[in-house]
Amino acid sequence: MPVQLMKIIKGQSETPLPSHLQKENLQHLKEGCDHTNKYVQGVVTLSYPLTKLRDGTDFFKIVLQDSDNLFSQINSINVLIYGKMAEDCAKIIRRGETFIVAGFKVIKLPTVREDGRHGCHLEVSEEAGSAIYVFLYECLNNFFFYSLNCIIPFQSVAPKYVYTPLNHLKDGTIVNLYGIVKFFKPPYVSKGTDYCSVVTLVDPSNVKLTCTLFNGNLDSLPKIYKVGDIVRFHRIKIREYNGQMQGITSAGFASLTFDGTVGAPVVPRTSSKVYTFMDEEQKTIEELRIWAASNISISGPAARLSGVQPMLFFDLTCQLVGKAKVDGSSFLLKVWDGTKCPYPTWKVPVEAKDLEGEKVLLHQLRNLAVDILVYDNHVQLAESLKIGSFLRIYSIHTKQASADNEDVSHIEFHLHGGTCYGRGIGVLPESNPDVKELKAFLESVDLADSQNMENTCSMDLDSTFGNVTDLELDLQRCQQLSVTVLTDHQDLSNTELKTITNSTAPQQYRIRAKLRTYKPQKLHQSVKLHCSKCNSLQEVPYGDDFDFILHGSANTAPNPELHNTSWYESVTWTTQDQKQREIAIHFVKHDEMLQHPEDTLLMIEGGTLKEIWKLTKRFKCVIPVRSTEDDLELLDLSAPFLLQGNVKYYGCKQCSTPKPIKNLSSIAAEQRPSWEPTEVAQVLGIELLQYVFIMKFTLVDETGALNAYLFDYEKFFQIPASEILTNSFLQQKMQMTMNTLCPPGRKLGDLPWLECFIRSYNVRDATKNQVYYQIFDTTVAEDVV
DNA sequence: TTAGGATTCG
Repeated sequence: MPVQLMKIIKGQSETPLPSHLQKENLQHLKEGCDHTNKYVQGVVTLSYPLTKLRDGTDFFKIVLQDSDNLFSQINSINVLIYGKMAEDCAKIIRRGETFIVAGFKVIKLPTVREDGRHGCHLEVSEEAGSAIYVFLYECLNNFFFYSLNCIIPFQSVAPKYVYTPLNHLKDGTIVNLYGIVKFFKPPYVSKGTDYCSVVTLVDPSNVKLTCTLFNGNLDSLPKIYKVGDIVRFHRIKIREYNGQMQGITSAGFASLTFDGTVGAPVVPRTSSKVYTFMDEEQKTIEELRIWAASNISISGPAARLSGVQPMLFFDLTCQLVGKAKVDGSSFLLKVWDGTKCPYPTWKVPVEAKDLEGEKVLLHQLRNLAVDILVYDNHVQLAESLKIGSFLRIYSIHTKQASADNEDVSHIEFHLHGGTCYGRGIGVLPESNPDVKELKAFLESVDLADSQNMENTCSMDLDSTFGNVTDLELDLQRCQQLSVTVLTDHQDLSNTELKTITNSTAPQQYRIRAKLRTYKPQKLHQSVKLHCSKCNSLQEVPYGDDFDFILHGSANTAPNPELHNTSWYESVTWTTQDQKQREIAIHFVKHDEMLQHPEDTLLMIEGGTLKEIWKLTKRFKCVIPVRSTEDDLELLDLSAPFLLQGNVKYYGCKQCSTPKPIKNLSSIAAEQRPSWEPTEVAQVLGIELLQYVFIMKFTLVDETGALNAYLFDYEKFFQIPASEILTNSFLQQKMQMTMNTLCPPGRKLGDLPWLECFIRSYNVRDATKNQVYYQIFDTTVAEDVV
């Protein structure tokens, strides 16, 4: 039977392939060579509908990807199937299935392909004596294919488009192109009849192109949300203007926009109902993302209201909760992002009847929402915005000002007229990842708590200790509630700071004080690695160090004798770039079976930082290793010995005594292997370094001041120190917590109280004895986090 | 046609 189905059990085919057949690598396929006893194996990444040729012969085309050489430049080939075989295959073949073909004819293509596909195609038919084997169950290679390419490309049969690199553009032509957004103005109302959007692109030729796009329909302009997004333009007209090439919309202009983040799903944003998008295009996007990652300067973390500073311009992602017409040339938008601006903010006076929005919500959010006044050309767009929609407002200006009846200055938010620097308003869809994150955050905000904050935040009274007015009583009552709570020893009574600094160490105290300042102000600098055995502290290594070690270890080729043991299954391949890097992945088994990727621990040899990062997204744990003569071993301990989720786990160089890798098999044999980092570290002889926050708090009360150290794994902030470096949500949470504990721009009297336990201890060196203080058994109050 | 990147009146 020419088309045969193969059943896979435990990664093995139930019926073996004919023994005379040998596997052929894609790169060895050449027209005119003898491939009689060879077979080609791959995963079907694309299949086209069954069609009939002019002579009535059935015709079926698929694209096969060589899953053993995923990282190579050429790793896929077209297979053209004719006659009865075409009909049979069309019935059973689905993308993702493993496909083997023997008895094929290799035909060289007339032109060189630039899309990563083989320069030849395979022709297959019953008449030619071909045989096809289709695997019914995902085998190991297939499993691996899914792991690295979980994005299924769109399927479509369409004419091929030719895309022009930006350094090959000619005046007066209409072209198709790809580019990475370097600058953009979100669509705005032009002085003519259309919306206008200006977009500057760059591509790997390093040439820039500024495009001016017009359309009467807002939806027909590219949906660009940030610098770094990738666009595909079809039918854009190229003209020379002021000595430079310029793009401008022509009839039939169409665009797709993609998130430019490496690893993000490749989903086009477009208003067109019909568009072409195939696996080559997906590959282009992925390649552009990788180029952009090292060639385009990415902006820092998105600004939040809690992080605004006076006198600057910033982009804000927020939700619209109210709007009002102010006068002919300005319009008010009330927005929030769940965080609190640390400065007093202005309120634009408008008549209640002019304010559109949910009254109850507006009242609840009165301390969190801010007023943004938009001017001139932005008014028309602002008027059309729907309450509740998610916006990104670009280049908002924060202006410091004070009114006659205020002692202290407040912050005003303006969106000035004009479109300089991309100033404008964009509406984000709910599917946008930033909106999803924002929504989740907004839902977590306790509105009752934010209302309690109003007295402490919107007033700025000159309250010195002991000088009490009615208003101040109010304020102090509000501040009686400490922003920290004690987790033990509640029976202890408070001690004044002066008493503590006048006493000998060691002792323990309960204190009530205010946080005047803290270090480091850049919170990410507070994260260190701590060894509980030798008590040493070290900086968290940069990714570059890891990359360097990986490069070094890639020089050691995987030792084939160490592959496929009783407790792991191995896959290897060689990259087809100049380096010919050999990569091996060892999937640790449980009960002689491969686990689901999300439960699987794997070891990798020869991988790059990017490949390892990609694997951690899909698999439970990744351990980078290298081969020795008789076992796998861990890399240098300057590199993480284990990667799990976003966290890199390191071992202490002084205290670790690495043990054989095969000790991992004892965990694999457990009933439900959990692969806890502590357990993995233990069997591998690694002394696990713990992520810890180290901060210096300057605490004051009516009697004096002292510096106390905070040494916290998780308890104080209720944020695991291990996760903060890779989680912007947690960074945000920590910044908000610190803004609550020590609100910027506030006088001492208006700072909140902190209740803490501190212990004093002596540190002696050759010349003197110094007393230090450390905070313990204290946590940030629940309503603060 | 409009805009053709390159911050701020309010």
